[in-house]
Order: sequence, then C-alpha cells, then structure tokens
Amino acid sequence: MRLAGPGRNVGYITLRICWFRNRLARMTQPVGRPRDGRVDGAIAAAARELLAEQGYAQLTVDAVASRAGVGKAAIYRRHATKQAMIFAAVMHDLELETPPDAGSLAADLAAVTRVIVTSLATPPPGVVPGLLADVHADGGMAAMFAGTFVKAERDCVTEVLDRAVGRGELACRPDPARVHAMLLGPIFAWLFLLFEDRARLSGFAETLAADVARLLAAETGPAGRP
Amino acid sequence: MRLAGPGRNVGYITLRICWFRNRLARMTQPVGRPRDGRVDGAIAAAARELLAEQGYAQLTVDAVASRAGVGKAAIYRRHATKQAMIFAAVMHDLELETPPDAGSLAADLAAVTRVIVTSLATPPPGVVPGLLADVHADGGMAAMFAGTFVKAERDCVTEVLDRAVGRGELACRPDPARVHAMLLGPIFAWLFLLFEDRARLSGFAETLAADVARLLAAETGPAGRP
DNA sequence: GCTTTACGGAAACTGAAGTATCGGAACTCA
DNA sequence: TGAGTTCCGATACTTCAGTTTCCGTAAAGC
Repeated sequence: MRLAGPGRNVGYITLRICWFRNRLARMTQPVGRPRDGRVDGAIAAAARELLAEQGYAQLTVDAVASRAGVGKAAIYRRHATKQAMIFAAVMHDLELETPPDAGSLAADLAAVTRVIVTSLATPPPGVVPGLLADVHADGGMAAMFAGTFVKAERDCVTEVLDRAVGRGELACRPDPARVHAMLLGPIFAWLFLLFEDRARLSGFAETLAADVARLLAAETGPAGRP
Repeated sequence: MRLAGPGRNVGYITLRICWFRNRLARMTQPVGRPRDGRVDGAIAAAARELLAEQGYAQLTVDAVASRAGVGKAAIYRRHATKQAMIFAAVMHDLELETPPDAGSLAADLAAVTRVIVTSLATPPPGVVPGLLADVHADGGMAAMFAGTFVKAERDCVTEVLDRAVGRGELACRPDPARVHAMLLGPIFAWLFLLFEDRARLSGFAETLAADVARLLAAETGPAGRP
C-alpha cells in the first residue's frame, strides 16, 4: 500500500504548501460562504429564552435550534458542546465594567458589589450553578471562565484597590484575590448555597461592602501611619 | 360497571381495614424480605471511589452497580435518581459537628471555619459544583440539602455566636445567616469560583475567621457598651 | 406453604448529545 | 464564468447513559 517515491513526495509538498496558503488566507479573508451574524444572535437569544422558560437542566440543543430557526449544524459549527453554547449565550449580555470612581474606597467597593450582585442574580434560576458544574467538568471551559468572568471582576477589584492607595486611604494594596473572594463569595453563598431571601440580598450586599471597606482600612491603615 | 351494593360496601371496608393494617405494620415491621444493609454501604463506597477516580461527570450508575457488586435495581430501590445516590454517598461520611468551646469568639470562629474548609475541600474535584447544580435542578434535593448540610453548618454558627453572647463578648447575637454567608462564601469562592491556590486556602481561611471576629466585635461591641 | 419484598443479572426502553448527509446558497479565486 | 470552499436548514442516524422491567432465586412474616 506504500506509494512512496519522488512523484509522491512532490505531491505531499504541494499539499503542504496549499495547506499553508489556506491557513494564511484564513488570517485575512476566509474562503467560502461567510457566517451569518444573525445566526449567532438568534442562537444566543433562543438559548437565553429557553433557560428562562424551562430551566438549565431541561434545555436541549434541539429546542434551541428549533426556537432560533436554525439547524443543529449551525450551532455545532460555532460551539464545541452544548455547555459552550450556553456559556456564550449567558456571557453575551453580561456587562462587567469597572464602575467610575466614586470618591472613596467604601463607595467604590459598594459599586463593585452591585456589579457582582447583578451578574449573579440576573441569570434565570439554576443557570449559575449549572454553568459552574460544567466549568469544573471541562478544562477548556475552566480556562474560558477564568479568562472572562473571573478576570473582569478581578480587574474591577484591583482597580478599586489601586484607587484607594492612590487616594491615600490605604498604605499598601491588599491581595486582590482575597478581597475578591470576600465580596463575591458571600453573595454567591447567599443566593446559591444558603437559599436566603433574595429580597434581602441588596441589603446584605451593602452591609458586606461596608464591612470589607472598614476591615481593609483598619488593617492597612492610611498612608503615613506606622 | 358499577358493582355498588351492601356486600360490595363491606368488601370495601374490609379492604380499607387491611390497608390500614398494612400501613400500621409497615411502621413497626415491614413485610417481605428485609433490605440488606451491606448493600447500602457497598453502593455508597463504590460511588465515592469512582468519584475520586473518574470525576463527577464521568460517573455512571452501571459503573457504581458493577463496582459495588449489586444490581442496578438495588440502587434505584434506595435512591430515586442518580443524583440522589451521589448526594447520599457524599453526605454519608461528612461530619459536621459543632466544635467544642475554644474560649473566645475568634477561636470558635476559626474552628468553625476549619470545619467548613474540610467539608468543601475533602470531596474529589468537581463533586461539590456538580452536586450544587443537581440541588438547584430538583426541589426535593434542594430541601434535602438545606435540611442537612446547610442546617448543620448554620447550627454551628448559631451556637458559636450564642457562646460569644453568653461570654459577654457580644452585646447581642448577629444574624447567623449573615455570618454564615461571610464564612462559607469566601471559602467556596476561593476553591470553586476563583481557582485560587489550594495550598494557600488554610491561610486565607484563618485570616477570614479573624476578620469576621474583629468585625463582629467592632459593630456589636461587648455587653455594657452603649 | 403463601405472600411479599429484596437480590443479582440482563434486557428493554427512552431521551438527548453529537455526527453525517443532502440540496441549495454565498463567497473567493483563477 | 466556473471551480472550490464554506455556510445554511433539515433530517436521519449513532451512541450513550438513566431508568424501568423482567427473570429466577432468597429471605422474611402470617
């Protein structure tokens, strides 16, 4: 079955060249029919609608395709798995921007806390725990999650702490990971671990932000102190 | 098709009496071959082994049955779903007892924090997020979770806070739900949301417990203050 | 002994994820 | 303009795993 020989080698090299040319072309202008951008939006919208209507565990790819008016192939052309599709749909309209300078560490932390509350309380019930399980079941999803959601929130926290140092409220910047965990964790626990009243969440979050601000100010006091 | 009549009525009443007798008998001594207690243990042990070896998402009921040397029917006779089986297996060897009085609020909170760290960090990777998603996908599991894991931890927290009030360290007891969220949340976030270094977890937890103790002491100061 | 339930084993059923294929359309490049 | 490539919706198919059912057998109470 071996067809080796001079002619065969030339053919192999030609194929390699064509392959590289294709790779290069794809960088600038992909060949073939371009993807319809409206399909991406329709998939994400359908997924979000069905998540809200039926819940995370009941969501099926067939239902998303049907609701979006697209074929399943169009979905799997864009997302490797059902979980990746849901992740993209949920992250799509999640805005995680650093809030503007509010003038003090306490006010800045309160604003960051509100961003966290919104990002956790907005998705339909069951979506956040479901996604978290999927993230822990697949290394690729974990990297995606850490690079988008976690990083965006971490940047918010770091920025707010740097502002406080710049203002002279803090002598040195505390560990952002620690502050991040102390803000995000209790809110997550309130919603998804302890099943506490969602109506009392915003009050709890306000208190939490004030507590953390007081704690940081007390331990790494204002610049100029011993 | 109606077979009503005096004789029929007597038969109905007899059936009712038999039914009640059966219900009563079941309370004291169930009829038929009793369940083999070793089967329960074998199922739980096999599930825990396979969770540790293969991970949460890869666990199948067939594998558990095979490893335990039992039939699948024996599993479904005991647990309504695969998720309930895993829940029972994981909760089986989880000890959540209130630590003994350590003499101060700070020391007591540190001990409770260690209990929480153990309960979250001991299960194999992926098990805690997976179970949490299942809990949020089924109301029955949610009630079970709230009544066992959450309640046990909450009782620890409440007891420790009451001790502090009794000692005079705190003027009044803070909301146990709030304190619970502030202890459990950051640890959960450290492990499962932020993917921080597990080696630094115990240090973070110690700091966290001290922070919360200082916070509570500062806001609802010792008895006797205004 | 009769009835009921549990046991392991195995087969059957069911739903859903993911893949393959089809006829047709859109785009690039030669 | 035509060849080659990719996308499109639609549908059938494969595969896998949860759940149910059935079998012959064993252990308990009446």
